[in-house]
Amino acid sequence: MDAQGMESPSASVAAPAMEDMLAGFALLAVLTREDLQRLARGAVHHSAPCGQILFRQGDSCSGLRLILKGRVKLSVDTVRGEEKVIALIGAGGSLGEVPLLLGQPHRLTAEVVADASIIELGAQIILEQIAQNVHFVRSALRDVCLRLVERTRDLENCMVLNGRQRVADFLLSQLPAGVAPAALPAVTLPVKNSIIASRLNLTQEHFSRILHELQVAGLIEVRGRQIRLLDVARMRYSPHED
Amino acid sequence: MDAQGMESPSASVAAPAMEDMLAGFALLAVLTREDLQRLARGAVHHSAPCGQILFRQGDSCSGLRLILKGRVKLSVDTVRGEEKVIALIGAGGSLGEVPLLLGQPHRLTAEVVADASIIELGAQIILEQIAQNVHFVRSALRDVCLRLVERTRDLENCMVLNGRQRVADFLLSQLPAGVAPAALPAVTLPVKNSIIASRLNLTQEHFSRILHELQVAGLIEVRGRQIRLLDVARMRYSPHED
DNA sequence: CGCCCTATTGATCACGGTCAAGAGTCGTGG
DNA sequence: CCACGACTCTTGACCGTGATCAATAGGGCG
Repeated sequence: MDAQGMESPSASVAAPAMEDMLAGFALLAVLTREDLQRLARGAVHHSAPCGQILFRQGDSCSGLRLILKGRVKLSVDTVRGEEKVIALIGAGGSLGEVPLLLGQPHRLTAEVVADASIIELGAQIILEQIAQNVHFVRSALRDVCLRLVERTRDLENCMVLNGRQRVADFLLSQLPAGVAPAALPAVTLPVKNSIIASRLNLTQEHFSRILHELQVAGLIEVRGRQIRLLDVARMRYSPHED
Repeated sequence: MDAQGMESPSASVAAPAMEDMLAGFALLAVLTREDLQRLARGAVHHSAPCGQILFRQGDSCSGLRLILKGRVKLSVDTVRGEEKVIALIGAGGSLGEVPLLLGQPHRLTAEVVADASIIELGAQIILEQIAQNVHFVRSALRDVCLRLVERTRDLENCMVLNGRQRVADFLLSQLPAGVAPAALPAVTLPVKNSIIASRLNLTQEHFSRILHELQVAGLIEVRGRQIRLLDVARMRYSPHED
């Protein structure tokens, strides 16, 4: 679906376009036009096919990555060669802030799981902003706080919800923000089921069974990767009977 | 300020002492003497007995709390009136940064679980520092990043480790940083077992059984709340046989 | 000393993992 | 266009970790 012959891997786009793309990220929205120009000058925009590894845990952090399109999986490798998915980052998300800011190696592995379009900003230029630009530091602080809240929510979910509830929560979280409440909302699973299962701390098999259960219970309707939510209220309140 | 007698809940200490205590926290260590003085002027130092609730989830955030002594439990309330412990904060830790910085209500409930000594800094004064003091913002950024790393580690542990491994990991994490490797290290469980169990996402019963197992396996020796680690290497590598 | 709170121990059960086999699904090439 | 192979997804049978319920044993403290 992508692979439209676009610019070569690291071709720069027109500078103004790059600036606008950068400004679209909340993290950078506070920057002045000049700062954006400076960043744009050092930015590299490239497309990354599904399967590409952006970095592995242990790698040193080369800079900040902004996701324009596609999906990136953040995971840890377990003892037995398996991996657990910690987060899925989509368009609008970014990678590498924390290792960059702490000057530490990456703790997670990032792999593209849906053909992506990514902007890379070198570490140097970001660290300069940190050193010089209060607005940027405040923006980064806010960004990391939001991420911490998110991560804490994941931990809570993992601890207090059972599989069915985690799946229901995930499906609801995939709903676009403000949709018509009347129409039957539908979500599209962003990547293959085994990845979503791991992200929800489930096996592929169990995830499949839960989807089936929800279907039997009349809560969802599955058609391929498309899922229609038939009863959002019931799903939100109590996806299981007891 | 100070010397104003002994007020009950909020006896102030001598101002210089307060400044020094504040400077002891990494978050505030970057502040100038003047800024510290300003903070100290608005700071309230009080002792909180075991059982006291500092705030509940949903409460608006009144400011930053610094823990000098004791232990505070951060938890979420579940549907059935139970609670899950998300973190245990000890001396040197702080509470409330994130809700304060985001201007949101608390998402967690904080309860003192070991008689504590706490400094409270009003929201206003911290937000002023955020607005004015680059060093403070950078320091806060670093602080939140570290917390995010910590939280991510907890999530990983919860996902990839089984109960025995989580207990072993916890015991090892309680070891003081750089101790003599020769001497048999010992840790003291900071609070009652049911709280630690919840923090490790285990039931009290299961936690008790795991402790017993580790004892039988010759890995630890339990005497009341004191636990001696008899074989750190084996515990670190593989607390279970397989 | 007796009471209350905490920690243990036992028995049973369910959620979810593992292993194994079958059913789609899709891309590639003959 | 169909056939093949490689994945991904589903379904089934079984098992283990850890939760639940219940009863007992410690342990501090008024």
